[in-house]
Amino acid sequence: MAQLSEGFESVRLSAAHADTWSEDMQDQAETALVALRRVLKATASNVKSVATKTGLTASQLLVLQVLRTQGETLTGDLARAVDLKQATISILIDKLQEQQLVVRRRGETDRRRVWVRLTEKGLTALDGAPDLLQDTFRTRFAQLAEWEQASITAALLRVVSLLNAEKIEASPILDVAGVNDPPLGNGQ
Amino acid sequence: MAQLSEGFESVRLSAAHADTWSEDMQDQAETALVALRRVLKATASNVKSVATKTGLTASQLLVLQVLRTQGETLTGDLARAVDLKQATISILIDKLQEQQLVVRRRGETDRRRVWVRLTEKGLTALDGAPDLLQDTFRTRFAQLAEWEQASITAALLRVVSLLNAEKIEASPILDVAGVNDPPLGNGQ
DNA sequence: TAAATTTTTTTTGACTATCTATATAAGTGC
DNA sequence: GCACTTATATAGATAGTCAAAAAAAATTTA
Repeated sequence: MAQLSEGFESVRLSAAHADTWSEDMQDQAETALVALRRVLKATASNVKSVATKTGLTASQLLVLQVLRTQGETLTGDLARAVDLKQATISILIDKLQEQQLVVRRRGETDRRRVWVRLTEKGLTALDGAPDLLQDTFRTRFAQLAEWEQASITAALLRVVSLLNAEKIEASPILDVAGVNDPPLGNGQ
Repeated sequence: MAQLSEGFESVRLSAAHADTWSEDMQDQAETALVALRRVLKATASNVKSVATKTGLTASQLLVLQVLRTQGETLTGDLARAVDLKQATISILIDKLQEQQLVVRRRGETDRRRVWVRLTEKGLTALDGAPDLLQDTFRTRFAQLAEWEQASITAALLRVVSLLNAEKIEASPILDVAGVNDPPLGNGQ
């Protein structure tokens, strides 16, 4: 999939202009955008490398990660969580099921619904796919002075608020849990 | 494509845990990762919306943006810049050329090489694809106090250095220009 | 209860992006 | 000229995605 996830290509090469622009008010914004751009690049290439390393595609990996975080999940909620259509998820789950990384289970009270959950094999596959980027980030972040951690966190949150404007506010991955039926356990 | 370009899915829902974890050293890192995650989500969905808005795919848009930034570029350098194989770029350029958004031109001293550049139509297509995310970012960033701009920029640069570790350091988009032949003008 | 409607998932068919491997063409060194 | 390398293009295969339709079950309405 690999959708590329770039969004800041049109940033001017502020580094090249730095000497002439140094005092320009806009310079700061451009520098920030270039930095953002690099963050994006780093994460995108990280996703790619983890994906090829595990033999999974990025979407598949994404779905597995959501399942690990949320436990058993409805296919529809999965689709929302990773921003794909249900048709796509359905096929994607087929593939994952063929590899026995997940299992489907029909809902009992409502037999239209289909719950998906990780298998042991799926869990180990995920463990075998350490997210290097995330790990290095955590490791290095932990080594910073506390005030710097705080300042970076604050800045990132600020950036989120700058970006979010009208858009987004969906961010379903972080708040899908507990939508309808008991998501964990064997209930419903 | 959709390649989704996420990289931080496995982040725990630190918001949900915040009350119990508040003093935990790791909490800060998790919060930072969640924030990063949201930045990624925002930019990814932005790319998608801009792409569908213009009828171009994300990769195509990306290539056009690189061309706008760098001027005439070799197909191989394009491939490196957007992290696709040459074969893929070749086909991608075919499509863009069909729509008359770019033109190919054979190198004159080295006739193996193929230069690609934006047409007028390509340029207007790009102008018609305003990057809302980037614009809102710039606008809102500009409204911040100067000290805050500085602190955000510094934090972002710090994040880049945290992420970059061994990896990356390629970041070709920002330094491909002027590799071999005169990239601009009609030289060689 | 029967019929119509809605919800949830799957299937189907088409299209596109991407990759690997191979081919073509042009340059370089001997 | 010959082997080798470099730059791009083509071919074939795989996979991801979507829209539309089908299927199955629940809900509403009459």
